[in-house]
Amino acid sequence: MEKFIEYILRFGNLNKQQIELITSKATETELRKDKYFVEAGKIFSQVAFILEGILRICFYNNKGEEITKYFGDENHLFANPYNIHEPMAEYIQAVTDCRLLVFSRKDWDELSNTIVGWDSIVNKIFQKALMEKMDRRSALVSEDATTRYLMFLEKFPTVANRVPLSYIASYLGITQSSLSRIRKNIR
Amino acid sequence: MEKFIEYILRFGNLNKQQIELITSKATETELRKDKYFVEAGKIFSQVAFILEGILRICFYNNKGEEITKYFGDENHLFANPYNIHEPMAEYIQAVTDCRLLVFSRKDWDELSNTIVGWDSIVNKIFQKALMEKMDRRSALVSEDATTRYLMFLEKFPTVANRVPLSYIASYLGITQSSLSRIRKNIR
DNA sequence: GAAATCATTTGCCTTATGGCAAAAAGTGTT
DNA sequence: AACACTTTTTGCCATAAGGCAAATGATTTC
Repeated sequence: MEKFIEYILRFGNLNKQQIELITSKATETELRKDKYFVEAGKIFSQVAFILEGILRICFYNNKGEEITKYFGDENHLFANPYNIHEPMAEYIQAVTDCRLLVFSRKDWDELSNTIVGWDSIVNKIFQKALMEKMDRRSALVSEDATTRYLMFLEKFPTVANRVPLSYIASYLGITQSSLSRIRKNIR
Repeated sequence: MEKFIEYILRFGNLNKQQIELITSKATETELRKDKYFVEAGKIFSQVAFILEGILRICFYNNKGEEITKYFGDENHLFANPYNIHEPMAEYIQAVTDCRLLVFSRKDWDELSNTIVGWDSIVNKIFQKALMEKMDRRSALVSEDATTRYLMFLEKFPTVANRVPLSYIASYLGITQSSLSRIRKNIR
């Protein structure tokens, strides 16, 4: 829990009272490996912070292939900041056992109405995360598969050995066997 | 200018007075083809709305190749919502002659302090744009070059015939000659 | 701890895309 | 219209990555 507060405070200041309010709204839950936190077609209105474990966002393309869009590991915030009322097009799945800090939409909105500056903090967090994801993705496009994998390793050092190959391969836009060969060549 | 107001109003309501205030802060400028709106290494603190023309965001990778990260055409808002004080890592360049509506950072912040709900509107706009870009990029990764080009055409129908081939190729992560061949095969 | 299940590696061959350079087409200038 | 200049197309060949299937290795289940 302190992890979460620490994270939040990197984006703005809060007093003790405010921190207590936030803490009181959070519920800690477990999510077992392979379980979905959110499923496509359903509404995703909660907000979750990963205390431990790895989540991924994935979807199916028109050939029915499962594509991993992004990984999130410890100390990352997952939410659907706008489009709250639209069903998700993607799945959010635990790729390892996870411990999550979850806020209901109602509580989250209450924080927004009670704590001055909360919205600004939250917006900064989401904006920053999105920018980063965007940058990663763009950088991947112009490189060959080996370089893409190396870049992935740099960005997600903790993820590489904890998730199935196929997830990483689809994230990088290569086949599982290609990735296996690339891994071998790297060492 | 009405274009801009119309665009803004899609994300929230504003009264006449507020609209007038916004309008009074905007400066219309021209940017000739190939000119940079922002250069890497400099601070980008303004906010620009494209009334006419096409901009692109591009950067150089470690091989010195120029990569187009994104295109923006008419009715799109360009800004650097956070990281206002950090120098840009990218260039923003006019790929056709452009007419832009520009706000200084000072005026933009003033709007934020004067108009209740302005921040919320602006955040929605940026968030939505970033999500969309992210989705495009992710979708591109798992497809072959031809499909990527077709997806590009769907997303940026107005861009395809107005910008150099090399820009599109680097956006798609393929070489110019490959793109040329792909185009031939499509018709 | 053997069987069953699932994930990864590997082999063989095909195919898409890249690299390089020349030709062709397009654009602007005088 | 002729020139220079830029952008796009094309040819030829090299190579990275894909497709498929079998083999190996790892994990779970009874």
